[in-house]
Amino acid sequence: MNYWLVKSEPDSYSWDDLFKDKSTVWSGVRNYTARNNLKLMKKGDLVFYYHSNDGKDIVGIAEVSKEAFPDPTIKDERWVAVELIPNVKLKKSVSLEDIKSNKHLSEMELVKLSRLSVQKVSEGDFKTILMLSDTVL
DNA sequence: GCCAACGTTGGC
DNA sequence: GCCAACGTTGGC
Repeated sequence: MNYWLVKSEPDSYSWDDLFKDKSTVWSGVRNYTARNNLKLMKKGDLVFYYHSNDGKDIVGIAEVSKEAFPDPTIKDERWVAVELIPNVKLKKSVSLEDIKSNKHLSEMELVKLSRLSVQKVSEGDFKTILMLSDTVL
């Protein structure tokens, strides 16, 4: 089982939208590093859902329901998409500030590679954030 | 709204 | 293959 983090601007597609839709195709990624992460996602992997710009916090956990397939929004085989479904909304959202001020999380890509939109999360970091969110899976 | 960080593009 | 120019992301 691997853990990930995806970013979305809540103005364009928020956690609540995902929850309402029951599933969504995570398409439109046009960055090779992010694309490579998408390709590594396995069904059942858990994915932190981060709101960039507005909120700047992790609000929920999604789950990979379909592994990488050609991105339906572009006619170019280089790009892929996955399908995500909502798993659980965090009891308490975990803000970027919380993460930055937690010494255990200082190595997170969210802090170090702030522009990467699909990131890998280590198991330790996943558990730490889960704890900060008061959420039990 | 600004700007730093970074990725991509294209001329040479 | 280098690098300048440009575009985008996202925190502040």
